[in-house]
Amino acid sequence: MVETKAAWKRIIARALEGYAAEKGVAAPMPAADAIVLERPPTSELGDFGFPMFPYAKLLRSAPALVAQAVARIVERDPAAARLGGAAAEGPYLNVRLARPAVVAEVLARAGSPAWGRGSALRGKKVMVEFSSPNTNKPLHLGHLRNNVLGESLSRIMSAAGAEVRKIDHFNDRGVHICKSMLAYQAYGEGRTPADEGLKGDHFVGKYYVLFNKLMEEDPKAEEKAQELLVRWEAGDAEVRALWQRMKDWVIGGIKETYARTLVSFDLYDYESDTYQLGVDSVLSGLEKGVFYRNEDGSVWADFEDINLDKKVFLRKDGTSLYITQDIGTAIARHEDWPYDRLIYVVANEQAYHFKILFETLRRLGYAWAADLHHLAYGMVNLPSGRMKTREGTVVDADDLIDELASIAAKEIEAKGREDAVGDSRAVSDRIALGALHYYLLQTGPMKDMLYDPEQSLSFTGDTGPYIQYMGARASSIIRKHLAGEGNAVKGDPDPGLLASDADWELVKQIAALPEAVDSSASAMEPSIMAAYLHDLATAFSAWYRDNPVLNNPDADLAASRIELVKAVKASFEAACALVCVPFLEAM
RNA sequence: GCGUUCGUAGCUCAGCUGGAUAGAGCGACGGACUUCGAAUCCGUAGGUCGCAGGUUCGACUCCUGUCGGACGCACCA
Repeated sequence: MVETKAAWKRIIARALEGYAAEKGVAAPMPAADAIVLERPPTSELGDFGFPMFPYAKLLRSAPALVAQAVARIVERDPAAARLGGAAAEGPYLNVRLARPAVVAEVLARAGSPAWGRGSALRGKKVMVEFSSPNTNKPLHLGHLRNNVLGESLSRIMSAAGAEVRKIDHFNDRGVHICKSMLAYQAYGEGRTPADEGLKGDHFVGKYYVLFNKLMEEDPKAEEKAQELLVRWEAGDAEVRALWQRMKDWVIGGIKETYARTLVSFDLYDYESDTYQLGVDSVLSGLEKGVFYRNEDGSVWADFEDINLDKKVFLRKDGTSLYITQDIGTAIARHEDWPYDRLIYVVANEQAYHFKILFETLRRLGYAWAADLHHLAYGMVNLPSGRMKTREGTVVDADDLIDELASIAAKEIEAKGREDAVGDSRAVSDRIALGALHYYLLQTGPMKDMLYDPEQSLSFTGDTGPYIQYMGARASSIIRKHLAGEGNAVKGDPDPGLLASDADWELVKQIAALPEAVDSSASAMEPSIMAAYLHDLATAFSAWYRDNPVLNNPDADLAASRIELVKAVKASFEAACALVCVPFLEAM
């Protein structure tokens, strides 16, 4: 379809030049790739159209007249005749494609294993950092948005041809980590997650919350946490051992959640290993005049020229800060694996931090600073207000998925689908993930979003389960056909038979997949894939309502439609994978 | 004060590089299961796209201003 569109642009460009020659207009006509192509409001008008407004002035002629002239010239173009036909419609030139050829091509492509791949990022190396949790508590709803954005974006970019490396950066040091350690020392009595029957991350998270109790009982608790941090930094063996043990518990638990939610990484790194990186870069930047030293010894940079404030890069005692570490890791990562782009999936409240970070790297002379990108995403709000750990309104990731899965299980039971579904528990889990991920990716990342538990638990409407249901219906038809049911087994498929408007609409929707992948990857917007899936699902549901497949009296037509359903299924599978919505054969 | 960002139907959100009547879902109302699975489908009602200017043949889309909301501007991460 991409090639077809490009071919039509060339045809239109040629026709415009032809018309210019006829009229004796000397002004240069636009090049083929500058021709604007758009989709008509209704498909009756054509498969795509070209507005003639931009060329009217150049040609000193009314848009409608240009359209008529171009239509006349295109009619004599043999390349155009092969691809379909064009007609003037007011100021627009609308194209109708030659259907049989396109149908045959789309069905063939959708049948190949490479279906669903784009080309926008071919040859690019993209690094994506996401999730990056603290190692003192389990993941919450906000992480789920982060994770699905990062994972989905990685998959989409990979599908668009990029080589993608996914990185998780554990924030495993700092005073907040020491707080959970201190509370564990006070109340833990040496127990392990297994003793309490808890996942490791929930276990440690419990003690992090208990630190509040400790503060009430011990007014020096905050101070003690600081002292613990000092001992940690000094490498105190006892402190390090406890730290390592609790950290392993948390990371073990978090990795379970990753596995359950289809998230994976190519590389894990740890703040405890990297937090001193960047000090040397700052010191050498100091010599180059990128930074300056204050009287007290601290190192600063001034960003007033870009309307930002001054910023500290090294404390007066020479130790590093968050920003210092990020400078170091960005440089180290680029040395290790020279990327064309590094995307940080981090909440939008960090936007200021990343502006400073990128600007600093630019000033340090790294040309690749221009390839760094902060994919900011908004807050997940609850109807009752912003979620905060301290207020206890936080939605735990594991609990949420459990709850969704149990609703799905009840739904399966209520519909009497246990036998048809097979492993009811596994399917419930996959429906839960479909519901959650689709919900989170539907909205563009920048917006704060409202998470309405009731709505996300409802499986009707424009939801993940709706997408999964349509995929399951397509699967069901194919399954029955393979089992020997219906008229199609006796017929021979012929793409030429798929000539109705309904068939055509569905074929076009299938064909749009690679373009959706490319634009989703280029815009770094997984929501484009979610929208594609919704369009595919509604197109398919409208189609199969009116077009019997298995019990079609015409055997050849039935066989041809089976091919179309296969292409639909392949498109669902490919697109669902990109938005982390599990594809289901039955539900 | 400065910076980022959002403001589209009662609610939650789409709207691709500006282009032909602004779209979904939920909710409301009315229909469709002896028909390949009704977690579905069809129809009706509902919007001066926050407001005011500007650019353009054409603006929900770009620019300026303004109002309203969110977030940020630590020797915390």
